[in-house]
Amino acid sequence: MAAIGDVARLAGVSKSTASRALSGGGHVAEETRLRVERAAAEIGYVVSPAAASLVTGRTKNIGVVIPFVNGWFFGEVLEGIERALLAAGYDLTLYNVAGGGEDRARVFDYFLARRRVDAVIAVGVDLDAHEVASLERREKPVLCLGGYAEGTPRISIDDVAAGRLAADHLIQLGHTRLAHVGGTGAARSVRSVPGGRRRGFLEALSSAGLAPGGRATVVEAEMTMPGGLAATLQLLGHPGRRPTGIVAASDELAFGALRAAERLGVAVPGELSVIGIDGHEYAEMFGLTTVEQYPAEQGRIAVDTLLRLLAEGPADDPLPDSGAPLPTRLVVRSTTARAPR
Amino acid sequence: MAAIGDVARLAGVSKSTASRALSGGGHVAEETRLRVERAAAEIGYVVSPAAASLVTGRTKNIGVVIPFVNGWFFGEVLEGIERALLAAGYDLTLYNVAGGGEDRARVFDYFLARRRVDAVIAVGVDLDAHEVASLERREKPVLCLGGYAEGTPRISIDDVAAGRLAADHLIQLGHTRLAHVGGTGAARSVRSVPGGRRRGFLEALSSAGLAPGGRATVVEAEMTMPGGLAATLQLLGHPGRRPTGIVAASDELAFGALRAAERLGVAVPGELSVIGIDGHEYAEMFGLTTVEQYPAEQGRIAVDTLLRLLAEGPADDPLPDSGAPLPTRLVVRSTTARAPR
DNA sequence: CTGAAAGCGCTTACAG
DNA sequence: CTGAAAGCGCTTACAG
Repeated sequence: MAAIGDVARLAGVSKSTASRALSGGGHVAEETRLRVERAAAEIGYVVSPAAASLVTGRTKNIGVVIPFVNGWFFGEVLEGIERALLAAGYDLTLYNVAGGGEDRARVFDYFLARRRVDAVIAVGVDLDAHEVASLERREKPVLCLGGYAEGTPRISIDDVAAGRLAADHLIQLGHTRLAHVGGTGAARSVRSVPGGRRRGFLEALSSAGLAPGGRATVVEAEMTMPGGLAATLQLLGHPGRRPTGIVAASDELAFGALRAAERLGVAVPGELSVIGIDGHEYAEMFGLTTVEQYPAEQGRIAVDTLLRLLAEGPADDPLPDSGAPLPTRLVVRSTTARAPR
Repeated sequence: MAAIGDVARLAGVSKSTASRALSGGGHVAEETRLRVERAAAEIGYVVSPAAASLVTGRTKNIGVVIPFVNGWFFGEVLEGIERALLAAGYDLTLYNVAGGGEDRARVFDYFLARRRVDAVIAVGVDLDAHEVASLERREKPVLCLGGYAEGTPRISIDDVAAGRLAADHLIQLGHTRLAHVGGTGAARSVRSVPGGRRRGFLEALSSAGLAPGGRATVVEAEMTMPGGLAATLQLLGHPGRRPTGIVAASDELAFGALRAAERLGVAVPGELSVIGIDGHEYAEMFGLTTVEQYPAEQGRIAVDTLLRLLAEGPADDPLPDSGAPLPTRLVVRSTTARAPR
């Protein structure tokens, strides 16, 4: 396969000049550059990333750690990241850490520990101290998108605010018997996506003087449509103490809740209002009122931030827009209405 | 960062021996190997893939070309591939070619043309002659999963058989007024997933003596739930000529069809039977009868096949199980029943 | 079983 | 603006 020496020979220059013309920043006469470029095109030369990164120390490759790729949010984020990376000439190497146990350890201790990636984006996973330390030792910047890791920059919507916004919407519609269908683990940690949304829900209730005790029910489910279905079936089981409004921690949970209502013959929004969080692509079809977020855009922002960080080195001002949560928007459709009297 | 020279020094051996102990196949005394391994662990040595692949010519990295990662089938396949690759010590570099235009050309002419991947798995994309040629020139094996590319091995279910199986199920239940909700492009090419399934549907009808002309309706839609909803709404629009059975080219289309029936007050399966193809994770929740396939498993098989191919080189018998379509299974649930009289 | 040496394909100071 | 040379971190014949 063609190497840079072949290009140089064909163009009648040295390898140094060929290299500079093709990629290096050094100055090359316009005419020379053209000659080299033509030679490269002629023999179909493409740089060897291995050789280049061996000397530059840069791989132009970003590792993405993600718990699953199935699931609307994760798929969208991944596509957003991929598009942005490709545009910047970077590769994306994917690491699935659904397993947790040994597989996960292997990703951090072996795959990510080598010099194959310049930096890491962790999507929806919480990294423990050991994992962060391992990456830091290798001088690999880490950016969290929707997950937490001590001491690393983080990009995310304000989950507490999103939960509050959803609950407030129902409260303003006059609902007083509210329930929350949250994601698994919501109770365990406020510093998690389901935990934050649940806390927002509870805060809104307190602010409105609706004691969470007797009047609000909080259940947990896997964040999928079947999860929402099962949990809501449970919730609507006792006709006497039925909530009139449900805040679901995700749109998929909300879809499941809608289906549960249908199955039990509970009219939406006549007898029951349902609101989700996400802005899932199917939300419109279901007529679901929801708090939208924009994961593909979030992925793009994560890439921009990380590449800037990589370019500047560990600057004094590592994250210009750090702290500012990502945008979110309440979209009212037909699953929420005034509380029934 | 620790290099192999450091390990060698600490273990009191040469770099050659250290290399052999850590990765090379050469014989190393058991005691020496232990000493080297301990030294490596002590200073946290991890091999530099760039340096290694520069000399071996192998990257231990596989490129996956995929049109989107959102969508149940694609997500499952990707997870299956990733798990299998990780287990084999390989990296997965992801290339999204949803765009088609310039972005797609860039993936094939630049990203995939470099020596960054050893081979390519194309998931659900058809490669044109130029793209295949470009990969071949770089000596990169290509494996197609659910897509087509001239002259490259292909792994897939038999889409025609799947379509036939689905239709036959309804025919055996006595249905004679059948409709097909297919994926976009089904009419254009039989050598495409939607095209194959549609052809299978039509074949089954012919075999049963149900002329596709007057009695069967065939519509196309984007292969999503909203797509299926819209197409089925259309299909059920004329109460007089309503089909009693719908074969959907995918489960998501079928979910949409179910929703359309619900909206129009058409009882399933009393007045209308619906069958899908896929085995989507939500199929059970919807009670959907479907022809299951197993994309995660397909991803694993793709990896196994490709790695074997890579190990053996372009052998005489490149694909032992080539031609044998991947497994499929009819799962009957509650959306199909005897045709109404 | 082990070591010295060459070389994979680049980029980058260093001179000129 | 251009070239000769060193070197990035490994692996692999080749000897011994």
